Amino acid sequence: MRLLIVEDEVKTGAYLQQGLNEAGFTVDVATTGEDGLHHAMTSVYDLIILDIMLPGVNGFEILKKLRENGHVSPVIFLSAKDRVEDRVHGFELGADDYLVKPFSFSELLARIRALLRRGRTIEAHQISVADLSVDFLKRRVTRAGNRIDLTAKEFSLLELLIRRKSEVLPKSLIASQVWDMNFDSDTNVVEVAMRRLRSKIDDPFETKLIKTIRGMGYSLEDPQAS
Amino acid sequence: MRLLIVEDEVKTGAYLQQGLNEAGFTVDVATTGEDGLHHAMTSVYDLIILDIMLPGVNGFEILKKLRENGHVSPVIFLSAKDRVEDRVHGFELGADDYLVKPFSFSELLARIRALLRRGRTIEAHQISVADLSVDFLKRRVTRAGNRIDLTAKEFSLLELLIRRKSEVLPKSLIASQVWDMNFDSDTNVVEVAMRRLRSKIDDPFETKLIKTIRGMGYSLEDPQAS
DNA sequence: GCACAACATTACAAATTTGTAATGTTCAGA
DNA sequence: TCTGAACATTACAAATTTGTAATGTTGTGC
Repeated sequence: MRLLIVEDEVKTGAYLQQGLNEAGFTVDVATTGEDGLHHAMTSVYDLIILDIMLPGVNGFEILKKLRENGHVSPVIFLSAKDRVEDRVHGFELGADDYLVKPFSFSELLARIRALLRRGRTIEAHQISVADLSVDFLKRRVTRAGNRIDLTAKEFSLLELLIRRKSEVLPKSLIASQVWDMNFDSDTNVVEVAMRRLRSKIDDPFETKLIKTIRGMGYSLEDPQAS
Repeated sequence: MRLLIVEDEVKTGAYLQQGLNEAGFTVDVATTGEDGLHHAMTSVYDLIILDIMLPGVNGFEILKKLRENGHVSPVIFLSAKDRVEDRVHGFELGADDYLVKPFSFSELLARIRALLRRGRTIEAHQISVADLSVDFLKRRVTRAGNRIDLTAKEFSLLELLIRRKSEVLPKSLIASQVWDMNFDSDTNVVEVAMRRLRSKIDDPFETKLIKTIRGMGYSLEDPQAS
């Protein structure tokens, strides 16, 4: 689970990051509104924690921009502002929770878990690996924010890879799943299809997500992952 | 939207019921744990508000029983207990929010809306009309149990028709949605595409689902519908 | 460092999808 | 019932997708 924290007080940010890391989350921290917005727009997070008062773009504005651009990740506001109107305003913009500082870490954690738990019951029609994201409902693929058009075969190949991410998938399995044919080793459809997929989702980018495991198969994985 | 409130203080319950009614919700109120549990188990609510301290079965126990029986409606706890441990306990049982009394009605309303909003983003990934069924996740179409293969354009045309079933869609709208082009009346792509779609989903069957409304557009509808 | 297998890459051709255009049919109003 | 506009249908060709095959590259065991 990947979280983004946007918090200008470096100490608080580091404290939250450490605690959430220990709880098993992967956490990015941004210290300015601009930076936070940029992270949130270009990567995919399972949940975003926003301080409201920030230098530059404030938390409310970040959330507004995100929702306008179709980002649906749950958002928790953190704020010293404890007036009811502020909270209501936050919810109206599309927040999922609002915690008033000072708060207890265990309550934040409990609220994060509650939101992620509910998120998971929403059938996973969207799966992400690093900055690559596949939406099966819209049948849309993006990487680092860029929309990518895939053909039918390319899409089903990517679907197989991402639904079983970080597993090594033998070519015979890929052939049977994507082409439903009994793997007949004197064809190289799988290699060719892989090439075409790579040319779209990996070649134009710095980090490559599709790995070849010689003699074993292929695997889609986040090179960052622990 | 149907809500259930379980609250033993009659005054508080009535006050909440009235406010939520005015906000457009249908609200049932139960004043004991047993009664609340019974309601929650036998009816379907979009959201449940539980007081924790109740005569008989308390709020924690109600939630526990509900989740054990597979009920997934969002739950908000209301409580005078403001210790962090109580809140964390509530979330651990599967609550979605926890408000400490006294709270402001507008905040409760904002939190209710936040939870319901998220629930609604569970987009329907399967839509049916008569014996035709479209699964957007699997991208699979069946009619009368028979699987039907559609091309990309055919699928997006059908998607538009079925998502707006029983509406009459002008050709100009179809052109702009499926081809995103400004409708240029000296093309007949829409007619041709409609033909191709009909040849697959209507021609082989007795009842036709795609209607032509001369001069107006096309519409997908259940001929049985009231 | 050589040889061979495993994989990558490219080029090409078959198959499919998609749009255009020509022709046929139907329906509503004169 | 005649006529023209709206729609249906068919045929064709351009564009795209997909698989095959040939050639190039890389990595591992000897």
